[in-house]
Amino acid sequence: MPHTYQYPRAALTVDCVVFGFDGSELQVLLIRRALEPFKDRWALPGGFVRVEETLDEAARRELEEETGLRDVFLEQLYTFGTVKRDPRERVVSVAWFALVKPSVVTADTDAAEAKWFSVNDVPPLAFDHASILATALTRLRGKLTYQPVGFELLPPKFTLTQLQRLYEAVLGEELDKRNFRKKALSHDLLIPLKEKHQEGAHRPAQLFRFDPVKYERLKKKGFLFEI
Amino acid sequence: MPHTYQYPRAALTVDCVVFGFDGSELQVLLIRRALEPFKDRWALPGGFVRVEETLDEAARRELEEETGLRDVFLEQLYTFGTVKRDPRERVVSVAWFALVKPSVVTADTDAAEAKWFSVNDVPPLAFDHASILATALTRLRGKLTYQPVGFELLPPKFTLTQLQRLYEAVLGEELDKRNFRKKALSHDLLIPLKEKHQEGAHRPAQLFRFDPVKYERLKKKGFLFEI
DNA sequence: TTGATTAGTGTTAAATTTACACCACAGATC
DNA sequence: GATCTGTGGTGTAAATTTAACACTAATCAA
Repeated sequence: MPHTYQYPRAALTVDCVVFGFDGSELQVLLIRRALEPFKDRWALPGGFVRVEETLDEAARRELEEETGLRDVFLEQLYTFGTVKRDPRERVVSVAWFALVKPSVVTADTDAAEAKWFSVNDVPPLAFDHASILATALTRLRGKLTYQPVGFELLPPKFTLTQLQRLYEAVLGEELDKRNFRKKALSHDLLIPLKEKHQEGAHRPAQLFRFDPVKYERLKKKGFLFEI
Repeated sequence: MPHTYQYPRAALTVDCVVFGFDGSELQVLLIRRALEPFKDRWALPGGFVRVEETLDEAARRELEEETGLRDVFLEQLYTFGTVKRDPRERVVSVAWFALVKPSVVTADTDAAEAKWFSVNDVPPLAFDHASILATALTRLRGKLTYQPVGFELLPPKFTLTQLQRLYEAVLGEELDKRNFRKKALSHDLLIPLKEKHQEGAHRPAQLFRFDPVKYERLKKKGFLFEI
């Protein structure tokens, strides 16, 4: 059923930059395009916005359709609107960035043509997706130092070393262990568990979870989580 | 000439939150709507994106058409896409925020139905523009503390007291004069002029301009300007 | 000359940040 | 069971940054 307007209209899409963390490197989830243009190239998951859904609904729907991921941390990134960014016609894309935990990382995604790449080693991307990814990386780095978004990338139970590795992977620099632990604990956001994490022939590590009440409160009212 | 598509498409608009500073209060530029919906209500300047122009071109064009302003500092803010935000049909709006200097503030704008309002005293706004304005204010406050965007709101020559008043107006809190001056000068971005600013029956104030070279360099590479 | 008003300036204490090295505990190996 | 290997876990001192605070200077008006 065709739809007619007085003036030409841009098509509206969403694209999602999905970050994950494998314990040592920051990763991004890409899908292989099945159709032209850029057939067989890797691209960010995304697609057209339907006229009866909001932008974040569109982002979540596309994410689930193309990667099986749902209930992820999602935040609007930037809207890309150069005229020729899609060779077919004028397409404006609202980009989002998502953070997912390892538990959900391994699920589902093998089925479709979706794959995790280290952000330090991404293949050539379709459209202007390299530029969207770069924007997302900058944003994530900025966010990390003043909001505790890092937890969105970790499993529910984690060690302080895992948390530090994550910060180091995102920021791209080494951090001092003692200072990091002092700061991480000073926010009164980490709850030590009774359990320990045993792995390898060495002292087991204390497991933590983050306090969901304080976490949500902070996430809302604009807070600081400086490392 | 009608345009036909296979699926319905949202209309795409831009809206601009234009901030100014009158020496004591932070102001926002609004226009009175001449047409339905929300006829005679105050609204953010903005309008439809043409299919052959980029988003920031659209924002600059609409800004000039509706307010006479050009060559302003403009930065993308957020894209608003709830389904019913426009009663007529689905409209997605890319919001921008602009900072303008006083020189340009008084020009032109009287002609159209455009008017400056203190951000502390805005009339009821059309559409979801109140929410867009709130988002812009939050962003401006955040930006101010780590980027020297304040200068975009000041005349080319300004006194340290004017700069401080601006920071106080935006942040909504009083700042210590000596500490403020120390920090402002420490960035090596302010150049003292030979001239002084004489106004009223008191000691004249040193005029400064900011160093455009350092300013541009900082503006690009993501810098800190903490107060 | 005095009063009113804004411009301009330094120091000290407190808080924060940075740099830095060793022992603890587990499994593996001999 | 002694020792080795590898990660977990801890405290202190110096340097830097931030915060608090009060008086003199210069101009015009009365």
